[in-house]
Amino acid sequence: MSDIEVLLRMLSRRDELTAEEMRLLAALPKRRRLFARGETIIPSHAEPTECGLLVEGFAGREIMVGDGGRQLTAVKVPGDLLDLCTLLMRVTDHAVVALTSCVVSFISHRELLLVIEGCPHLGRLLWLTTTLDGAIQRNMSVNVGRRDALTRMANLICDLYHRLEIVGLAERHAMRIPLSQATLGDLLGISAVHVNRTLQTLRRRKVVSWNTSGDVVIRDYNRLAAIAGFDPVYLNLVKLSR
Amino acid sequence: MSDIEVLLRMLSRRDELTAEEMRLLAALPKRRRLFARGETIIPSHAEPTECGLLVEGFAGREIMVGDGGRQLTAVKVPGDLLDLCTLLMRVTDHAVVALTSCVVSFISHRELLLVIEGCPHLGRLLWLTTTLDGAIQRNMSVNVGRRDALTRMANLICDLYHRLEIVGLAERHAMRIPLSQATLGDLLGISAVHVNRTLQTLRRRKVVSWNTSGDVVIRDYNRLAAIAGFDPVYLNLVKLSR
DNA sequence: CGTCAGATTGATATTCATCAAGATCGGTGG
DNA sequence: CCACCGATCTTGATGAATATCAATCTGACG
Repeated sequence: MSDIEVLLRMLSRRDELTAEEMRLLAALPKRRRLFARGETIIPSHAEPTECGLLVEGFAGREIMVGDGGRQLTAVKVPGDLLDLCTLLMRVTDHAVVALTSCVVSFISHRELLLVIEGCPHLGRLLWLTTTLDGAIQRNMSVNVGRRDALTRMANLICDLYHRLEIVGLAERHAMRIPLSQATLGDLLGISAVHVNRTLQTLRRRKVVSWNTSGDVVIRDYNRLAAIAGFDPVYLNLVKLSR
Repeated sequence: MSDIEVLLRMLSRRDELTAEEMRLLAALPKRRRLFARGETIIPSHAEPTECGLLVEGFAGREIMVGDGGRQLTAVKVPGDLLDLCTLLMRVTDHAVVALTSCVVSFISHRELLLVIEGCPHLGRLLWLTTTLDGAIQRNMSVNVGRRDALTRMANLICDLYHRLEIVGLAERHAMRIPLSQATLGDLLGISAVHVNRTLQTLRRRKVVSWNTSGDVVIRDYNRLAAIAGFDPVYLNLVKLSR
């Protein structure tokens, strides 16, 4: 898939894009780079001059907590802009790390701002992605807040399924999530051991199958969504009129 | 304090505002309304046509979780826009409720969009508030994710102190936070009983005093920030050049 | 075949929720 | 003025969810 293809899919699911707008986005100069799993894509407390579009792989927002542990506050999937916030906030408050090997396309802030100036509707669309990012983050907060491990896990699976489906990386309730159980623990705020036991429960109940190599199949979506208390409104899958 | 005064303070702490921009914001027609504690300011799954500016009081984003419990994913203080996200996302994914009695000024989306069209820099500034909101949300996620109750509480106190200070509602380490312990529990994802015990620990260690009527004094900021592992970068208190 | 990362399992420790019973306090009506 | 009331804060006791530690198992890969 081309660099821009995933972005266009992600955006056009939320709003109509004109041919001209697609052209403008496609014409943006991009610097493509590969990251190995574990590498830092964007460091914390930095002042980037470009923003990254995740093209392949999974990345995560990482904030270190006091005692050496880390908390991942978000998973990023292909089509997500990794640090659009730096376009407006000078200093990053978190790092973005590669959770699997990743392909990232960088677009300079300057170029991006020029395009927005020439096409305010694109600006609004990018603003919308910031809003969406906030909504996804909120869902994450709820998730780690007051729910038990099983609910958290179910919610994460629902969230990823819908987001991957948008960019064509999930279909018929199947997808690949090649994250280790330790990484899942960092995402859900639970220990790796408990992730393991939680997955076993989901398997035992025949709701989800998730093998060691990361192939995930949702065997009973309705039950999964019920366990998760999942409400997809936050994903804003209803198109906005212009 | 006038309706717009708190908003101007909040914004001008992050970027320069010209006299013209201030005039535009002040000239926006507003519909002022009072809410009693516990009332819903913006319902969930609604399609608002205006956005609320919190002028006085504390509000919270509320998402209900399965078993009747609620999770507050954010506290809003005077100067905060309560639901700017609805300007771009049609349907609200959460409710906003009054945690104390609140004064809210509503501004219609239409008027707001007109102003932005005429003054792109104001649009960027509002976009920045969306970004900022995301950063505050992220800090919240970290907070409820993997930290113990004491750390969560310390973090919330630091967060509120800085945000209240910006709008002139905190100074010399003193502020009023008239939230019940049950409400604090909903914010931190812990039970009300545990909130009580946590506050006692902070009092016993002479880090914070917090009496029943909501007067809070940070007696040892450095120790509090150390307990919290607090890093204020996310509040973006460094002004952006234009 | 050896190695290594990750998954799995069992045993124990900790944190926090829950339940239940006072204590405190501001307000309210007699 | 006083008795009462409801809401909130406080305290103690018990139990459940999850962390932590340690050991073993598995599969990929050189």
